[in-house]
Amino acid sequence: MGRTPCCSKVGLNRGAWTALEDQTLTDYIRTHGEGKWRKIPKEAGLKRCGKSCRLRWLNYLRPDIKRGNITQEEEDLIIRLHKLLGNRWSLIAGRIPGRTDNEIKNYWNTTLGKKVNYTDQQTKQSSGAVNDNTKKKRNKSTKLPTSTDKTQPSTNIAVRTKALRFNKVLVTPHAQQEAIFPHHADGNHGDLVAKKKAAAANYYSSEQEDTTASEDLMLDFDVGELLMSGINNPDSEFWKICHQLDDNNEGSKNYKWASSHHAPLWFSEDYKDWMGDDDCFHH
DNA sequence: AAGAGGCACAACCGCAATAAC
DNA sequence: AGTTATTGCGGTTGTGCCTCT
Repeated sequence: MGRTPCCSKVGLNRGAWTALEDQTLTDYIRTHGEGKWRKIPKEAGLKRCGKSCRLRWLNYLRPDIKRGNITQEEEDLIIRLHKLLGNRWSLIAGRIPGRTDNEIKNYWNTTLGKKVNYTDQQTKQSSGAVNDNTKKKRNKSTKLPTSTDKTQPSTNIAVRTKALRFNKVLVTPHAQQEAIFPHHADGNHGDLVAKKKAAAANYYSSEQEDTTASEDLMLDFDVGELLMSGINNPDSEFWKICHQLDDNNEGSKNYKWASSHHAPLWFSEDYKDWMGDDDCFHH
C-alpha cells in the first residue's frame, strides 16, 4: 500500500515562484509560523503544494539566509565536512550559518567538486556507500560522480549517506571515554563535553562495580556537536580513529563506525549486539 | 548578431523516517 | 500495533543566463 501523494498536482502552479507568491508565503509564515506545510497553501491562498512551500521558504525566503558568494572559509569548511560526512548536505549546512543544504549541494556539484581531487576516489565512495536500493530510476548522466557510481573501490572515511538515526550516546565503563568525549580544541563545546564526561564518570564511580551491558548509561547528547568536536581537532582521539578506518569502513579494533543524520556512534566490542545483520546499528 | 553549449541555481521527485491517529 | 499523514533529505531536472564561436 503506497502513500498518497503529498498533494494533488491538478491546478497547482509549478516552476519559478513569482514575487507575489513569495510575499504571500512570507506574510503567512510571519503571522502563523513555520510548520503544517500542507495547510499553508490552502490557508494562504497559494496554488502550490505544501512541499513546494516548505522548500521555497527554507531555501530562499527564510530571513536568516545568507546571500552572496561562498567565502573562502566557508569553502574550506565545506570541503572538510564533505570529506568526513559525504553528501549529507543538511548536516553540512547545519554547520555553516545562513547557508542551505540545497545551496551547498549546488555549490559542490557545480564548483567545489571540480576543485577537489577526485582521483583519490574519496568523494565517489562517500556518496555511494549505502542506499543501493534508492535513486535508481533516473538515468541522467551527471557531471560528477554520484551514488550510482559503483565502479570505484571505497577508500575514504566518509560515513554512509543514509543510515540509522541516533540521538543518544551509550557510555560504558569499557569504552574509551576520550574517544566518546573527545577533547575540543576551540572550546565551543567544552562545557557540554565536560558535563557529559563528568556525568559518566560520576555514574560509574558511584554506582558501578561490575558493570554489565544491562546497566548502561544512556545520555542525551547532541552527537552532531560531538562529531564536530572531532572534525575540528586533528589531535583528538575521534580524529585519529576516523583516520584508522580501513577501506571497508570497518573501523579499528575497538570501535565501529556508524552513521546517522546526527552523528556517528562509537562503542566498544562489548556492544556488538547492537549491530544488525548488515553491519548497521539498530536502536 | 545569433546560435550552441555550458554553467549555476531554483525547483521538483521519490524515498525514508517520524508523527499522529 | 498497524496504517496513514507529514516532514525532511539527497538526487535529479529544468531553465535562464553567460560565454564562446
